[in-house]
Amino acid sequence: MSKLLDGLNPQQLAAVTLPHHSALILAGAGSGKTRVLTTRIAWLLQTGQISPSGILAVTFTNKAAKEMVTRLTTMLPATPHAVWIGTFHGLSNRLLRTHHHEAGLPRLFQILDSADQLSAIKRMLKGLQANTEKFDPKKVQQFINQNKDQGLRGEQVEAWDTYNRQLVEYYLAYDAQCMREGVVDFAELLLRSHELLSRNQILREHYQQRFRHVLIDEFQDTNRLQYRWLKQFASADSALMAVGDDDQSIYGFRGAHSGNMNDFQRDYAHDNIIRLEQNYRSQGNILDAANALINQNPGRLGKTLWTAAGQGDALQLYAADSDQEEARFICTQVSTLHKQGHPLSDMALLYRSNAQSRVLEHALFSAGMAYRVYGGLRFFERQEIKHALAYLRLLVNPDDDNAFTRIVNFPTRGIGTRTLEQLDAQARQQQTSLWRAAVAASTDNKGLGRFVALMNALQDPITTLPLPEAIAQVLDGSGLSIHYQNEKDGQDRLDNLNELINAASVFVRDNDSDTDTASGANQTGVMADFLAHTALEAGTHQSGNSNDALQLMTIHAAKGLEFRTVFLTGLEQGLFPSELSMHEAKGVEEERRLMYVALTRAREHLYLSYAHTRMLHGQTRYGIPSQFLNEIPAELVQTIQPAFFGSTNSRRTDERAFTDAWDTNPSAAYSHANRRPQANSRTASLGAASTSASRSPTSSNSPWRLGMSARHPKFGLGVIVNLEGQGEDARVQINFGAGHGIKWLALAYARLEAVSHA
DNA sequence: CATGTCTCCATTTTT
DNA sequence: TGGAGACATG
Repeated sequence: MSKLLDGLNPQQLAAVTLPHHSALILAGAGSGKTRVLTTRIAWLLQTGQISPSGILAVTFTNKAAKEMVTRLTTMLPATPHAVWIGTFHGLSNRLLRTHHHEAGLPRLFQILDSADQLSAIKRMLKGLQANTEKFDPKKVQQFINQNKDQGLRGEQVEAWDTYNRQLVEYYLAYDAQCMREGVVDFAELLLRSHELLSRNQILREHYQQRFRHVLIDEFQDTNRLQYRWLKQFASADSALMAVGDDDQSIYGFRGAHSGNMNDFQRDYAHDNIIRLEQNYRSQGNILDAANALINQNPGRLGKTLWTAAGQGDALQLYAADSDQEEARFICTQVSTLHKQGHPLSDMALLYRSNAQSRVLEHALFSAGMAYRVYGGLRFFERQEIKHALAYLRLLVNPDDDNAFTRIVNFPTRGIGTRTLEQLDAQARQQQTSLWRAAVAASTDNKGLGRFVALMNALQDPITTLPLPEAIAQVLDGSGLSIHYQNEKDGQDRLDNLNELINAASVFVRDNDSDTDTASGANQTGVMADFLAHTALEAGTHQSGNSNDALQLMTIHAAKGLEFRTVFLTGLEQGLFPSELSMHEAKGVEEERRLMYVALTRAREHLYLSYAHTRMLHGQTRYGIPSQFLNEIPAELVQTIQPAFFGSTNSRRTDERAFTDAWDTNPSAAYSHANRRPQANSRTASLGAASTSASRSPTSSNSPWRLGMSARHPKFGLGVIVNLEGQGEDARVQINFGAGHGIKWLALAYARLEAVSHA
């Protein structure tokens, strides 16, 4: 047992061995948060304070949940199976499966992922002949989810105008449709479990007596419903441990309410707040920069990271002429570090928005550097997988109209839009599902008849064969396998379908002892559980080959990760902080937290860069450095002088190769990059090539040029981003940064002072 | 029904 | 710029 506590610092130790109290753990970046959480659980179990079934541990992501299980396994003699560890959604699913009857759900209810939900909403809107110009399906989806995340049912939503009243109507119609079809969306999983426990006293008391310890990870990311959900599981004498960091709250845009931390303090923790401020990740200068930056935010719970390690290197700042030049600089640095023995996989390029990856990829490809981009489709979201799953879903639950619509004519079997429109009308009229309507129409309609016969034939394997075999039968019987065999670029998809069978085998192996979660002992129950699993755990973003490759991702995606070296790119006002955030209340504060997250990803080396010109939305934009750069103390930063980065036009062949490879298959472009020899003799040209074409107000001899810096007596320093008109009418558009934004000024009146661009 | 053409649009994202 | 979705054509 002493071993368990070895090496914990005093604050960590205090948190791990806390008496039976509720507490708020303010866990800074890199402060050993997961370690505390898992050691706490192990401690409670080993000291016999609680039996495994008395513990509930909740996370946001499957990754975090798995990580906890893995670590617990190493700390304890045996994996305690009875501990409930999982995501909000996974645990809700488990609860609702167990009590589906009380929750008013069919035994084999299925889960809609976001894309499924959107198509369900589109169908609903179509059925009600909604004006989709006015009621954009995505907006309707947002409306529904936002309300569910607040814990509000359609009936409870207050709507003051006709537009919102209509949205509420759609919300109600959508929920009714989901119930008819026996499906629930992500938000519904939580809302319905919450309602189940809040209305059912017997169940609530059962769980409250059971869970004497409730632990929550990443508490700053919880929304209001999630907090209420948690409260349902805790009785007056349960101990809640909420672990989080208000400074790393970067998901406000999707409903996260970091104010939950303050509420938690009031509701449970009172004075039990433990700060984990010792950082085991980054060197001093990096932490000093992060601390100074985040100090600009008002209303923090407050925390200052420190390290026992040294100060380390200064932060490196690079001001590039253009986005391309920025990318080339990074390539050169990466290459240099790599040659010095720094693994590529321990370096990351971070950016604010996905679109920025393209220039970077371009340069990396040209340089023959191995890299990997996070983002994009995940395994269970791929088209062919979605098709296959739709067959399985429909076989398990014939009322799933989403699934029906997806596959009734895929692969094509001569069922046209007319037939489907008629079928839809039939189903609507008779208040039944498309499948039942199709069965009724199958004697008269040849196409539908064949489809119905096919599905009936597949019913048998589903109920009798083990999961992987059943899926194999469906892939063959449905014609999906043959379809992709005949498709010219179908091999990848075919491979994925085989991978699906594989995933099913793994699922069966991992779950065979797990009778607790099963929807039923029979094969159909196993299938239903597998389908729920595919929705709840869509798989990793394409990681592919695990070669040593440079990591590219958004800052959001980097949260929770760390790298020896981090390149933080595109630090321009309007890009980061993003233009849009600057119009939102507290928008810049969230961006600043994002910046804080970005800085604290780095262990040893942190490169910051921005570009004076950048191609954005097909236009060259002129930017000024991000305000965040000014918020980092200058003495921590070393400026790298631009020099000697290759000429722009010597790389046509490589760019061509990149584009070709990209066009055929982006992932092939990466592997191509992986295989490429480190070529590219870099012809050094003195002075970086300036790509910015100068433009001035038409046919005037005005001294003002695009990209020029100017000082205004009131607005301060800015950059000219646009010019128009001439003579008396000449106007310039200037970006003055966060304080004053972008303004049009008449040259005849504005007292502008040119600032030389040293 | 598959494919080409046009138009519009443009943070961040897990479950 | 470049991708997605709507629409038209063979």
